[in-house]
Amino acid sequence: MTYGYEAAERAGFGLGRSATYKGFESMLDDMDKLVSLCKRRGFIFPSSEVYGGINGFWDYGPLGVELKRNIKDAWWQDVVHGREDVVGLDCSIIMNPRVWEASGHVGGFSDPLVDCKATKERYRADQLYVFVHLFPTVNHKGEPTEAWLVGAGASPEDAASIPEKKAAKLAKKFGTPEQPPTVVPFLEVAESDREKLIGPSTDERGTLTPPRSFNLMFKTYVGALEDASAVAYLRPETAQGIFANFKNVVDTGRVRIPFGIAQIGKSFRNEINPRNFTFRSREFEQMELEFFCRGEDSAHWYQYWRNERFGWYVKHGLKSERLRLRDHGQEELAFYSTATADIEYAFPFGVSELEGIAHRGEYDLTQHQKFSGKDLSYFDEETKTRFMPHVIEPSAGADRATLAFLCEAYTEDEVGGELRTVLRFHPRLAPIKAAIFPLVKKDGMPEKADAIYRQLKRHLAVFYDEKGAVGRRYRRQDEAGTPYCITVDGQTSADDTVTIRDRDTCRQWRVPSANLETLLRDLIDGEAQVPAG
RNA sequence: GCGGGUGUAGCUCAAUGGUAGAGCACCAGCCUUCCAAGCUGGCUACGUGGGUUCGAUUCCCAUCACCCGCUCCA
Repeated sequence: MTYGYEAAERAGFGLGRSATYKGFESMLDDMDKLVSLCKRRGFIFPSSEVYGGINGFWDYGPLGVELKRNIKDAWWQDVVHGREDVVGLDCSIIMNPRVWEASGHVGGFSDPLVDCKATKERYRADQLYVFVHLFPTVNHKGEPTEAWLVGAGASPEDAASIPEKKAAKLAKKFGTPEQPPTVVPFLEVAESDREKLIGPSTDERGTLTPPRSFNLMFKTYVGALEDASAVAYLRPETAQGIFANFKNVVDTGRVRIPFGIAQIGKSFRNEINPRNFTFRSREFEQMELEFFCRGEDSAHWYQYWRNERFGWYVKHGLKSERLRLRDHGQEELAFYSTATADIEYAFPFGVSELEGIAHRGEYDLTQHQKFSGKDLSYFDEETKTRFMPHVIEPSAGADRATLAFLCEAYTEDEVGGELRTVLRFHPRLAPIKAAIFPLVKKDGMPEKADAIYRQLKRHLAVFYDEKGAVGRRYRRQDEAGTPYCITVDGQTSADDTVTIRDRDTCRQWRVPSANLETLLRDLIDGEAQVPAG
């Protein structure tokens, strides 16, 4: 099932009215303009660009770092500080390698793996054998009918039983082969013949993937000796650090189920194929929540977080039809999950995932209990019962969210016959909240503007500019996404009022300079509105 | 990973086998009383490494990076 914004609003996804940003339809149809703007204005640069860059890594410039930080802060405020049932955590990036054995991330690390697309079964490629049967019945080319049946096992003998059963069935239709089947190790099958293969768990052809090494973790060595015992990994997700600390957090006694543990931090995946600007990077930042609850309540909490998280993006400006909430089909689910929903955004390069909300059941804690030998079950003091909590995991990408908010904000319009590029960020996310200008560089205006700037700077991200014509300064702030511009003019010396200009409408009105901080806060929080007319 | 394309100033582009030019942007100054005005001056580039050549930004090879399509995303 897929929801757009209108449907979400009808369903009443708890979208706070005053805080909801009335956004605009993005005008971005390809990424080039955005990449160019990001470079020009200092949002995002290629990493180590002076050396030619490095594939899959990006740097955030002065404006970009503010934008991304605001997004992370908004997430932390709404998921941790603003709630009574979630606590934060900050784990190390490198952990005991056993963590990744328990989580399944190092399973088959050194062996290529083969997946069955139809049944989601996974095999070690070196333990698959192909039994090629030639039946007497000929096809239209006069060739014998073939069946390339795959069995799994440590040796051809171990692997034979399933293919034998299938071959016996086929023999009823096509006749009994005169020759015994030819047996070929899977890894020796030519690529062009793979389409013929019938996997051990299916009767369809071509469902087996090529052998793949899932070596997506960055490997390193702890200590000076680079031997096998010193191998460690950069975490490929922040989630496992939360599970590994579950007992610690519970034992501090400050939490009671249902509760969540949240973490924001860098993760690393050695992606085969980084693509689409910052969307798929090898180093990225995650905003993850693991929410622990009783199994019988887990369906409720899954629905709750699924809706809550969708509403979060809407609240911060992704209100267009480009935002989607999509439930995974049964065949699409990861092996550990009983339900998953993706929050997706229609980027210019395609509809892609911003966040996944997964019902992980008791898989993770059970795994870590098994591998660590420590009891990770939860004892409920009220009911005097002990049980393994179930986990709902909303897992968001900070860089992906940043990119989506950038895409959504990008707008071109016409002001006074001139083309204008403007980033219409939600004021809460805008890197700079307000810019302060003297109308002209004389008559004491710079001094007054500078005094206002210094006052506001103590609590808000503000910017001072006195260069060139004021119109140019407005446009420059439009491109940076600054929602408000404050201008000291000739009237200021008479009555101590200044003008404040709204980015989206270019509308201006006069306000007393003494109230600016309160006014800006109210405007950002949606407590005050830009006057009509 | 496969196929195709691109790589010249901060950005968008141009020209050229004899070391490059524009517009915008940026910086300084003058001017300027509300939406990229004007004047003067200034800074800044041939992705990297080889090869061919008297000489390469230009031709060839490799490499790196980015874009598009497929693939992949445990």
